[in-house]
Amino acid sequence: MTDPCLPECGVARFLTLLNGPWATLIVRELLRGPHRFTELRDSLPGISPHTLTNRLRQFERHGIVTRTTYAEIPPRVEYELTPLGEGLRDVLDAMGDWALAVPDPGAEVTV
Amino acid sequence: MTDPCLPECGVARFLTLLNGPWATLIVRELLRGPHRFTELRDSLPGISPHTLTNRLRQFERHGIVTRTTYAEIPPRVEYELTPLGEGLRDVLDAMGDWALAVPDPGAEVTV
DNA sequence: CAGCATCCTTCATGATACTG
DNA sequence: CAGTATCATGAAGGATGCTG
Repeated sequence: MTDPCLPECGVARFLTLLNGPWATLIVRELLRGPHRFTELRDSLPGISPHTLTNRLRQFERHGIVTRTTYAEIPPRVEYELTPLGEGLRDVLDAMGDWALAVPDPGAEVTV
Repeated sequence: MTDPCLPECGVARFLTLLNGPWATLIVRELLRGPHRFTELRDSLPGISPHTLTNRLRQFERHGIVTRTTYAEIPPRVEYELTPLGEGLRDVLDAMGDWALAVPDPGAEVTV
């Protein structure tokens, strides 16, 4: 894709920052509060540390998430949404509301 | 990704149905009204007919879009959102609202 | 605990050419 | 006009193993 971002299209910007299947799910988990790396990994069944790291780094770069390191033994790192990241709650809520109207994938209508 | 869909997670369902960079942008265009194939292609700079076809077919299968063929010469086909697809307007609006708060990617804060 | 390094797979997409 | 067919690419993701 060369440049799908039509000038006045905020949707495209959202898609650029929350790309990939996991991005939005990570944000969803962080909306419940700050998480340590392992907590996030355990809350997202199937995600690999590789992917989790990549997504979190991208979120940091985009100012959606803050990363706080505590110099302890064992080391502790906490990820937390910035105010900007918190603003995603409305979007995620809208997704959830919409999904309620979606018929179950396997459900067939009895004609 | 094996199964990112946590049981009560409508967000995951949304992501499954609107996957890929183009999906949401196509819906965004259809929210403006019914479109012919060529109209959609021209409204989405950079999209290939291959991709456009694939996305539209998937939307059809998921009940988000209807495809209507008119037996004319030259042939005419119109794509239109179903009520379910129309329901995505709220989600897209939320994305757009959020994006307004995102600092411009290249913009540096003058300290 | 919180990652990083490396290699490999999958999938949406792109490019190009062709048809009813 | 509205696609389909074929081949190729690139980025997200997965698997495994290792480190400060």
